[in-house]
Amino acid sequence: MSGFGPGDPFLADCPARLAVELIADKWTVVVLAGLSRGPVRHGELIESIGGISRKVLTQTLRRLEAHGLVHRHAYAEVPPRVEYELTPLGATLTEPIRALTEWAKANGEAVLAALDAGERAL
Amino acid sequence: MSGFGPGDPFLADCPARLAVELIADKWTVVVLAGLSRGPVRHGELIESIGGISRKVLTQTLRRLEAHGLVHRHAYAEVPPRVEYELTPLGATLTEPIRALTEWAKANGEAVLAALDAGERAL
DNA sequence: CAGATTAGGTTTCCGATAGGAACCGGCAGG
DNA sequence: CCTGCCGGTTCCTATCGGAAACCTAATCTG
Repeated sequence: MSGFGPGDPFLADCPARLAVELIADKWTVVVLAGLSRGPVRHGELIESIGGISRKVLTQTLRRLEAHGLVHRHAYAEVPPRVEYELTPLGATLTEPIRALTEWAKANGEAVLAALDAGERAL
Repeated sequence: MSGFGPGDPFLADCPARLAVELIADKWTVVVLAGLSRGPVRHGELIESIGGISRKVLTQTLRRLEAHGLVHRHAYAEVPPRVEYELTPLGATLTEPIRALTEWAKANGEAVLAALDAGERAL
């Protein structure tokens, strides 16, 4: 029943907590998933993700860049072309994100079903 | 280099996306980690997590309850006693969260180092 | 018997953040 | 000349998170 090792790793003040808070927002995980297959352009991310605004995507990518997870390469062309790519550090996140993705694929329906059931009960 | 299977699971409109957005907020992952070892009281979570307000903890737990991941048991006592516990569905999340936790433990320092380096460069 | 204590929750207020939409820059093509 | 292109920024509003006070009701304390 104990999911984690002794001394529960991030129920305290530690780098792990900061790292979790870094990626635990509405879009970061999805953006990282979008980057996991190689360099992608800003517009491609907007399209493939669907629902994210340009502003928020830029913010998210800049934050990931500042934390060393993403590399930004802007070509000096017109119209502009900007490609984003996972750094080696960012690539290490692909595995945990895949675990999350697979959970979501397996249980997404069950979560929605529970939500519906709860709402009917009100 | 391709982290995910063909047809990138949640870069579209699907239950997986909803499931990810359900848990991808500032506190949900941490709260779930706090619940992963068995029934816990509201106050215990406040203490062990550290930094979360009562209001937000309540909101988070209620949302998880509505989605079928957490079960809430309120004892009719005074002073009140309320225990929260993962449902079987919620327990399936323990594994992906552990993967995330272990990534954070392993790479939290590196992320902070990159952040410092970036800020010095400005 | 009056008043403090307890634990979970709610309310109020304020600052931070997200989202939509419109706009910018600067060159290519109609 | 004017429009489209792409990434980014700005403006405004709606929502969210956080701090602190308040609520309930039985039990403890003086």
